[in-house]
Amino acid sequence: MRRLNPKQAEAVKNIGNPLLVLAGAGSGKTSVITEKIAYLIRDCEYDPASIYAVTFTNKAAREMRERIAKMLGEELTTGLTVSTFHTLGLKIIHSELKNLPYQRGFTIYDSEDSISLVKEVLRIEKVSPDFADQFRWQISNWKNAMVSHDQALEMAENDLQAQAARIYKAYDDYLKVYNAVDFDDLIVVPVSLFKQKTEVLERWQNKTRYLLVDEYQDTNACQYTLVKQLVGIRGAFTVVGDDDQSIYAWRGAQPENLRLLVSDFPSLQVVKLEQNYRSLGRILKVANHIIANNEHIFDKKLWSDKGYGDPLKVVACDDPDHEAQKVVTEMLHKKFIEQASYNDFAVLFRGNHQVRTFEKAMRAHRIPYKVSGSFSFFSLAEIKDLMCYMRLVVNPDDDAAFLRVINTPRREIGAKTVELLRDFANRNRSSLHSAIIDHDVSEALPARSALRIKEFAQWLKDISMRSTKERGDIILKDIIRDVGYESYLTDSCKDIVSARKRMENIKDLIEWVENIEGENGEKTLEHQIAHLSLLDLLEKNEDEEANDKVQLITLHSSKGLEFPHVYMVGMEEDLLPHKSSMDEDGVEEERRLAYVGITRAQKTLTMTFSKRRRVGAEIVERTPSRFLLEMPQDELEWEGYNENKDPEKVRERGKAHLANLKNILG
DNA sequence: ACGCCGCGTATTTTT
DNA sequence: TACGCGGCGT
Repeated sequence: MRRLNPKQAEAVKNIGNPLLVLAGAGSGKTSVITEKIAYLIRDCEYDPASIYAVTFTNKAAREMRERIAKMLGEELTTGLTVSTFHTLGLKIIHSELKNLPYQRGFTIYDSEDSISLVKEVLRIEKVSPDFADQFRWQISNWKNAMVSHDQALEMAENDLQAQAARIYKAYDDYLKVYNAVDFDDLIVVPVSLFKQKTEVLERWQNKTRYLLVDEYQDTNACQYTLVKQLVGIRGAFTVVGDDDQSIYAWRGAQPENLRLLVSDFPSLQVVKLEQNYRSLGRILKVANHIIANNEHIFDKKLWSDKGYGDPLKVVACDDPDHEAQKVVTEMLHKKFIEQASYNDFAVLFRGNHQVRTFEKAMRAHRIPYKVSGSFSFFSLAEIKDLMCYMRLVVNPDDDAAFLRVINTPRREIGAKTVELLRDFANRNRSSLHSAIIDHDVSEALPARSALRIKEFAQWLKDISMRSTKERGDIILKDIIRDVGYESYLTDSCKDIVSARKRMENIKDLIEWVENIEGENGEKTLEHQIAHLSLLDLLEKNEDEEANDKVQLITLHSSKGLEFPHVYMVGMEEDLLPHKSSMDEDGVEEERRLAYVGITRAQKTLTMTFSKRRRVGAEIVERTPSRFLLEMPQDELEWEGYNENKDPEKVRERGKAHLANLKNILG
């Protein structure tokens, strides 16, 4: 507690009111949350099991839990909940299963599964699958905004919207048939349960003596409702957030939840954390300056007692290759001068496609680099296959899983057979598996196919039965053996090396399954698979510390990170701010994105842009980002750009180019 | 069942 | 330029 500054200490000790902590970038918000939890348990003698701390990512939850465990020791933290919103939702659903229309072993559909389900609905409704992504997006929006099927239908203003509403309902009906929930449902289902059953809500309210929410500006309407429900009128909670770092409105986050807090809880107190422990003064000055162009609910100004630092560099380049070249040479120079290591550097960009150019340049100079966020363990084909097998064993009605594995490894069940089976199941309004088990499938299929299908269904039924008693990792090993997955790998992989690699991945998966434990130490597959679906097995060998690498990362995923030396690249109009977010609200979010980027830097910040860039097929002249021109020019050092930097002029030039382009294209 | 070709399209990402 | 997807041919 002694390490906290007065504001932080105030935020920790204030437990009598609903509390909003406005935590600027680098102001030590994680310390506040962890110290507060420790304070509640150690000094106020709260039962750890009555404290709930909610984050958005597994990583944040993990780090928080570790820090608290270090502070208090294992005994004092048993029962404490530090989890993501979704894991908390899952926990509620699990323990209230008897009040819900789901069976044990229900499946959690990830975004890919959701898309395929939407496609399936479209197929049945005879709508072109081209719009599956848009329908999926719309459904997700409706769920996050808590719009019911009926409301969606009522609100529809044209045929397309009405159609979307019907697909929304059909989609949810199918989820029920498959005994499955999607990611959004993990929040939606508890919220609607709490709405319907007051006694259940009260039970949870009594359990929840204190609630803490991290990254509050990223909550959507549904998540905020869950928060309100859990804290009830007692309002024993702390939310921590920063409206200036709200960069996820495009996926449903509602930064206005900050404002709503004031009206929903009149006794709300606000503590601002404005002292920044990360960056040198000049960087903060530029950051403050640029974000001041946005509308604000609460004013906030970061300050630091560290030194002032060098002017920020702005480098104009000819094209992206030149840009990458510039960054690389500048970086190597700096590394030498400052005796820095590679992991002191990060390159931040707006869109993933920008990364290629930089990868190329890094490789050419033999600079070790890491592209973060690009690798997902769950996207590996072999992991997906086995995940689907496990899902299917636990929940045979999971058609998405069924379809994935029915012919993997090959069982001579081809597309035609599957097609017939799907139609048959549709006619019976049942899942694929129950169509085979509960109905006479041989009337719809040729004898040979029917036999194959029945064999598979029978195997599935048997192993399903065993899975309720047996440990999950044993079931998984049995699956691998029964279906002959290993020989399938060695047969289907070109070389033995990649087959081995895949087997290694599978071993890792088995290990993960072994290590997941249910509430009472249960290790049934049913519990393990549910948690596994929400886990991020992103960084497989996290503590394998051969990690001196330059980070190449998007602005979005850089949030929460910090680096001594930061390069923000592609600082051009139409890229940052991105051209598809040019309506007024959109530009504000883009500005916050720039703000997030700037505030990642501890010591130096270099910003680059290309004067020319290929967009689609055409090579387009580019102008520097308006954000560069909004910055206090005294703090910047421009290189390679002598044109007029008056914002009006630059914007005009941009428009002229655009008009020119339109002329050329006719 | 599989592979090839041509077409259309092109932010950001977590659970 | 690149990738993903649907259609078509083997």
